[in-house]
Amino acid sequence: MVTGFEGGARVARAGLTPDRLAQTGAELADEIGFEQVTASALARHFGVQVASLYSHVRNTHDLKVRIAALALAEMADNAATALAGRSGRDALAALGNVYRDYARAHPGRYAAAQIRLTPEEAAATAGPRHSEMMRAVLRGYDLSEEDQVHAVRLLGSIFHGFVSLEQSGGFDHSTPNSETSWTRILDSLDATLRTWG
Amino acid sequence: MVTGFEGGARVARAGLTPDRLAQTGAELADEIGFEQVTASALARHFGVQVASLYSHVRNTHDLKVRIAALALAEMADNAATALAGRSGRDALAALGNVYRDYARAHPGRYAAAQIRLTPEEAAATAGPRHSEMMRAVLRGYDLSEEDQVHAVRLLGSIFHGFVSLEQSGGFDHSTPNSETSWTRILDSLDATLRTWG
DNA sequence: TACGGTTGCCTAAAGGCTTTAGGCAACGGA
DNA sequence: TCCGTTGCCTAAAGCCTTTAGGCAACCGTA
Repeated sequence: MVTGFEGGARVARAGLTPDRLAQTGAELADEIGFEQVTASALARHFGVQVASLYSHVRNTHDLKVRIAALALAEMADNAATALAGRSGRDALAALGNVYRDYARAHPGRYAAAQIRLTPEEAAATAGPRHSEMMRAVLRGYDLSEEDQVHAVRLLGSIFHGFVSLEQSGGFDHSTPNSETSWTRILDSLDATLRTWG
Repeated sequence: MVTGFEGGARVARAGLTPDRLAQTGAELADEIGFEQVTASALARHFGVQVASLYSHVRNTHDLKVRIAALALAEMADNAATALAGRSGRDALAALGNVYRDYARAHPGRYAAAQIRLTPEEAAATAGPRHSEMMRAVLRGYDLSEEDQVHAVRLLGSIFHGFVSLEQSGGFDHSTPNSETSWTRILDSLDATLRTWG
């Protein structure tokens, strides 16, 4: 829950910083949807004038990029924790579940993580850590250097594709439930990677 | 290319209809990006006042849904053509290529097709045709009724996931190129489906 | 403790987008 | 030719973004 006037009396300084804007923006995104996170909405929640935000972020795109970076970093942290001590199918499922669980717990942040970043912006985020994590999972399978690239792309496609289709309600009105499909898909992905050569 | 003043002299009626708005909106989306397709931009291209559009669409969301429906219908038509006379891996690749090619030729329309629709909106579009097409592809493989559901979800996830990651530039700065991965992924998907049981 | 520079949030203002209400004129059928 | 309908218009209100400039709170220093 995002509470307004976090700093106390409204005459005192609100204590805005780029990071606090991103953090509160992320919470707001989960509550009202990433699209609805505007400078106006954010200022309202801090109890400050809209123009004040522009001392801390360049513009609304800058704000959105910061929220995306925050989400990517959180997911990477979760992934690092989840992968510790796991390998093979176990690691595969753990990594996939990180994205899937994060999207369900933080739909607004997950949506933020999908915005298109420039190569420079992307390099400054946790994006590279995600690639490393996928490669770490693939170490449990016997793949050539080139096959690892293809496999990283396959993993990325399936994880991102499944989560975003599930998120958009595409799997809702049919049986069996998406949980079953998810397990089934992880199984077949594991089998594919074991016999990739 | 979207040309303004399509109806001739500006005093004459522009001949707006919901369909023409969606069509021109789709072209505009490919040129300037789906996010930038606003009632204002559209009115500018028709050489009419913004308020005039509201006689034909309820609001901007309605406009966007119509553009999405147009894109989904075009993709479904392309898929129907591409699948004619094909089966097995051939049909699988043909269907995947429909989405991939469409996203490259019409990035704005493809983005439009990703917006979240309510179940009623979705049912009124070509969405169901896409499911049918995937099931048609799967007829070339020996799957139980339930496995077909999982397989449709796997296909959807991979196609949508790969295309949208490729679209967002995620595969750019690494070798080998994404084309190679695409072929490789279609191969492994084909193998997975053949031995699904 | 008093001072002065820096920083943070303010007011003001311009410009763009969305949506509603009401009006006039062009169009098409009788 | 006339008249009802339809289509695009003007007007207006409300919200959002962004820039410019100002005052006061804050912090380090003397």
